[in-house]
Amino acid sequence: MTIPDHKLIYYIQRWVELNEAEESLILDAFEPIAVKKKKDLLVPGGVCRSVYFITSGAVRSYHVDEKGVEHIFQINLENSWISDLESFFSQKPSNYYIESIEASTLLRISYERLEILYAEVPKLERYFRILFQRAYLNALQRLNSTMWDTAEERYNDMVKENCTILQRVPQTYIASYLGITPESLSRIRKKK
Amino acid sequence: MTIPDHKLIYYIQRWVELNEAEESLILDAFEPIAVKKKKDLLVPGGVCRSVYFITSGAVRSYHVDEKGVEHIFQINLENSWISDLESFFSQKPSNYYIESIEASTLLRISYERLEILYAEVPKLERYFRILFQRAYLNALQRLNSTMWDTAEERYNDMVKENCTILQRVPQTYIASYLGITPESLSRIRKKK
DNA sequence: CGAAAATTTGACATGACTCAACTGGAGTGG
DNA sequence: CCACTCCAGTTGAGTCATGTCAAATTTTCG
Repeated sequence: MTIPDHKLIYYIQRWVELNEAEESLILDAFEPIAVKKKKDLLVPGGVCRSVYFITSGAVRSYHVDEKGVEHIFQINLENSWISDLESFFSQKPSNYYIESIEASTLLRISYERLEILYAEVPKLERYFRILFQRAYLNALQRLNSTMWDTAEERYNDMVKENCTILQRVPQTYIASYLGITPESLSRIRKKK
Repeated sequence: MTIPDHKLIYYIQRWVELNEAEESLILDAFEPIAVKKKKDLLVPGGVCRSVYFITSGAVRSYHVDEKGVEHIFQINLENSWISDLESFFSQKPSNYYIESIEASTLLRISYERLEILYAEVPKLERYFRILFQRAYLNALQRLNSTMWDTAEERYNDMVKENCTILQRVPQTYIASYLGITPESLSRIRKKK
């Protein structure tokens, strides 16, 4: 097996095997873009036109409630996907922001192009089936721990996972992602 | 378009079109079973061998924590799917119970049989891709409201959805599903 | 009918929130 | 290179939603 020349292909190959023709069909369908720090890829009211694969950097999605408080939904680092799937698949206006936390490079694909790509490379249905399956399980995990664990336990779990997120994003973001206030997170950290 | 002779087919057709050959391949792959009320389809330590489509009845999945408290993960009524996907796809032991709440009829398919079926009817990859996509979005919704809404708001939302779940399952289950104690739910209900 | 289970009610405890003040480091401009 | 501002993070005091535990009541169903 040759080393795939592209991270995206590499990550897809984790779940489905691709021949060279399929690889290039996929690569052709994605458009590389680069964004600076703190740039919006999506703002509320806009339709989410793309799904993004993050090749480097960090991106968050969040929404702002009536009181003006940010609620962070996802914080994603390189080699993961980000989008507002609800808006993307319905092609209706989103309620979310998607914003780069760091300067980032991304691969994007539009709704129409993705449907064509599914037809060209049916294996991708399998890939995304598996991807969503895993994302779903992950969301259920997070739901479970939000419901039943204390804020402290959730933070400690995050520390244990040892994800570089903690070093790379402001504490306020982590707090929001965990569903607590920055003050609470600060107190939790002090305990240790 | 003829009326599909089977609920499962009908629900799959909502998302992908099937010809008659595909319909029968699918129907052949599933095994119908019937269970009485309060029967376990899965217990902790066991491997989840099947994915179930509920044709009638109601089923829940839950786990029991160290203190012996039940945490209900899902409550599903007819025309939906239930399983412990984590155990199912890894074929490793589960931590969950899956239990009928009412006498129910189900269609089940094993891991091995499902993989064969995917090969026989590739469109099913698309169907399950869409299904998981929706399940994922749904889980994120639930996560969001668990994090940011009060127990009262969450209960009211559930009432608004007007799902028959509320009439059909004990209040304790609803409370656990919402992530609160039965006492709290009782107090919330009194307010109205 | 009667036992067991589910629900309600009461009294009290607590984790996390709110709001406000304080601290310290990073960046800016004079 | 210092003073100034700004912002993230910390700390403190008081509040509130929800939890805990125990008892009372109602419902369910054999």
